[in-house]
Amino acid sequence: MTTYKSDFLRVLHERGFIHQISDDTSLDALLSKEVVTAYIGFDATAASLHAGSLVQIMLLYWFQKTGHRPIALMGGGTTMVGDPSGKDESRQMLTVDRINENKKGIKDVFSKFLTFGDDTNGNLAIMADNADWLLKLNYVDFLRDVGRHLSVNQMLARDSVKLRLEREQHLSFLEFNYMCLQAYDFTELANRYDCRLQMGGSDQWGNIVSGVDLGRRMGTADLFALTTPLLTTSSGAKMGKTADGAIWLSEDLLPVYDYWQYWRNAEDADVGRFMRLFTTLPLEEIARYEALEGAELNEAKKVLATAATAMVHGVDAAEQAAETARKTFEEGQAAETLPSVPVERADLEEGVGLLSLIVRAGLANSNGEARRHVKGGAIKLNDSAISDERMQVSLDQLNEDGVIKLSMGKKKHFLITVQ
RNA sequence: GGAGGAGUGUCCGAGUGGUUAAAGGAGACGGACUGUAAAUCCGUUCGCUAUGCGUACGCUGGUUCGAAUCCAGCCUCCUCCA
Repeated sequence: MTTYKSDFLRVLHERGFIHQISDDTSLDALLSKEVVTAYIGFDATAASLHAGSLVQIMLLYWFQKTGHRPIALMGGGTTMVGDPSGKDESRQMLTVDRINENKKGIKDVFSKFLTFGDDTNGNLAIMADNADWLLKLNYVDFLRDVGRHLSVNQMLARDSVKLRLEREQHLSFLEFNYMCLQAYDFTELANRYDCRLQMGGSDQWGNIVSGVDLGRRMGTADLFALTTPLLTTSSGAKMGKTADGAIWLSEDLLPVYDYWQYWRNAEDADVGRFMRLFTTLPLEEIARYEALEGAELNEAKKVLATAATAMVHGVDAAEQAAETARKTFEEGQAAETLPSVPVERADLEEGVGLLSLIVRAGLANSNGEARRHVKGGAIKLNDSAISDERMQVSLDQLNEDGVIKLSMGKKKHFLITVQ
């Protein structure tokens, strides 16, 4: 089915959000008939969300934008258990305080994209937390009320389980139950908020469909599942992660300038796709940018970066980041809005070791690493390359603006400022 | 409870007594080329007050001139059987 009647599915389809839908004809009919409630679950394992969750956030954004009511579900309960599917060494248990703090940070991110409110009749977004019902579950009651509706036969057939069994890999009871809890979440939200649709990444399909099944057996209204394609960059890297860490959506964890740079450095082949997914630019405009070739695509990348940044940090901050980049890269200036590294005046009078300065700016984790960067010719002070690793940086290096521009490679620039 | 297997640097993975700070690969970072892209090529990839020193191959102890490599005990993980 490629022509949808509902605004929501049409937008999703046009912009490339859809991977699978459980029953798209009925869902489309429902969405064009009434205000629908849908949810997506997010774990509270970190103090913010990162770009890897952005597709899901945009899904909720469009859902509300097209007149429906989104629920952002915090995994307060499931986080207490710890999602084993990553299956590194068992994750350390997060404290309750920590989880609550994380939830606050995550809610801040959502407030940039969604309009929340207590009016349960309109389409104001709702923040829910599965800790509210999961933590007080009684095991035996749960088995009697919910467990009898869960079909092990069906769950064994889910890809996530089936693949493990076929390869004769270990699958713990805990992991198996994760699916059950998520299925239960869906029915709980259906009962509490008349939530009809659960969305998520394609890896969530099995879990979501389990919820749909459970709902049918427990007598809720028909439930629906919708998943997005698994997103990678054209060269196969996961979205939202770099060596320096995740691309956080919170300014406290990642400066706006760096966020802008992440999108500016997108690969050519990703520009159009990212514009459709991560900005709200009109499709015709995107098509025009996408048609650009060669170096001209850089213009499109700037548009992408500014538009995507504006979604999270606001238009003003995004344009400032764009301006900082323009000055730095196109004019070679030391824009005063670059990230700065404050140094005590007294220290500079004595002279500060170049290596320790590099470490202080966060460009290296140790003096040895900083030394290697200098040896490799990566470090510049006020745009002139430095080869002496024992160099002392002092007040003499201040430029006419009273700062020292410290650069590593072509892209990383800092201002050393005097305090 | 029984049998078998495994634990190595950011990750994967080789190494089964001595130039081993540990092959190879991936990733990452830097350089060249470009367009702040991709691809390609080159370099780097434990720490330090550095021709040296300190740490490091699950943990603890032992054998040895010398151990990631041998021995003992322990811990953790996995597979199969009961």
